[in-house]
Amino acid sequence: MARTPLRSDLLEQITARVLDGRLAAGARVNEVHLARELGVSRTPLREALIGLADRGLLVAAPGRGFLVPPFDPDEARRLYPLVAELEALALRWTSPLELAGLPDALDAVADEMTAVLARGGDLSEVDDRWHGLLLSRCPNPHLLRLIAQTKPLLKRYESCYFGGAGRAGESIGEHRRIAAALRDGDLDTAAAVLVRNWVKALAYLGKDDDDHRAPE
Amino acid sequence: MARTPLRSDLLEQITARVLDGRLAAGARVNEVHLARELGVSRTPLREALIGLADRGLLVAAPGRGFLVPPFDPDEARRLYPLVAELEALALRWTSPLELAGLPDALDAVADEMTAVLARGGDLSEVDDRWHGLLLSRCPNPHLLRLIAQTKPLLKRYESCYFGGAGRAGESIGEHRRIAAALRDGDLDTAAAVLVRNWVKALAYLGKDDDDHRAPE
DNA sequence: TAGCGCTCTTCTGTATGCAATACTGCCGAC
DNA sequence: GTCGGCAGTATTGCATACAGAAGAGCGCTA
Repeated sequence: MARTPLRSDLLEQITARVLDGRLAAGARVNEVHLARELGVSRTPLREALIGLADRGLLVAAPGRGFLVPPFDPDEARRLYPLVAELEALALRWTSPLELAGLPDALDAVADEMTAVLARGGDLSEVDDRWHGLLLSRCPNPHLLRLIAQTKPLLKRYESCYFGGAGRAGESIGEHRRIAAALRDGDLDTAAAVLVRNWVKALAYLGKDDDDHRAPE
Repeated sequence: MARTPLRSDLLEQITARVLDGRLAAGARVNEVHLARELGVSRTPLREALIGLADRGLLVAAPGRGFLVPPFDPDEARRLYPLVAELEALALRWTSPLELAGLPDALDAVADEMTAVLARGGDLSEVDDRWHGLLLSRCPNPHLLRLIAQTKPLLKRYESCYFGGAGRAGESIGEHRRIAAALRDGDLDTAAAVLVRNWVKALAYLGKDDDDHRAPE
């Protein structure tokens, strides 16, 4: 037996397919085809699909299986503030002592972001690492779980955000300001900038609203 | 085919068993026995178990199946503020106009609570209805989903809370104050009392900490 | 020609089967 | 007496099989 259940791998793989559009928004998921394509049986595949439906990345339609929810600007408008508040909460619940040890590492990741941006790479992964590091000392595992489960939903809408290089540079600056605030022990400012970072990201989203409808 | 999948029913039934202790804290879940007991096959049962593991009400131990997480005072201390903040957030995101229509209905449910308390019944269900009603106008379905998924975790610790009749009466009073604040359009007070309501509930939890270790 | 119903196919939801791992109890060695 | 190894059982994780519902295509009727 594998020590990592198949359903976990599948969950990641299917998440990736939803995010990059290989599973198109609004489309139904064909379990037999997908299972064959992934080289597994329907059982662990369905287990993964159910997990994704619990997180909201898929919708379960009784008798009709699972389908990828269509893009909905309203949903994005609600997800960004939600993640913003959740992360701010996690930040406020982290001990200042723990936070004091983070800024250097955070800035190191921010340097990476600058480098990646310069060579036109994909910022998403580095950005994730930065936020993951920021919240890594939060003592509330349930809150972290909620954040981890919600972020993929947001990622569906994120692609076009990181497309705008101007906003990306601005965002990196905000990241550095958060680290600076933590250095000063100014948790309120850090949390405020964090929330603003997410909300601004949302503001940049509306412009090219149709880009992510045909990502492939 | 049933239009309501078996896994949904099973999820509720198993949740009930975890909450009332028929599935004891710390114990492993035997899929064959449980499936036989519930009169279903292992497939939909496992689907339900996976859903519960996603919500944190069970833990998946690779190769060893699922087990009911042991009670942990720290977990309770973190769950109550979490639900408090989530509900407060949902309240703040509900339009004041919508909220203005709620107080009468809320007080009606509070009356029920008083009645149930008087005859020594179970307040938990009525309390759920009250909170459900309070958040029913929140336009953020994802936030509501997170709340719905988190509350059962808290319910495991809640049994002894509602045991204290004194605190129960106090709690009902707080519920009425929230409704009153909504009537005045004072959202901040409503949210603040709501948070305090949850936090106080937690404070009353520590006393008889071992009651729920042997609920049967 | 448009709408309705029927049939056939496709697919989901559930049940069962199988292989490999994890646990239990016992025996032997130190 | 206790610890380590071993055999047998129990149990999980995955694969396959089956029944019934949803959907597609066609012909029939008006």
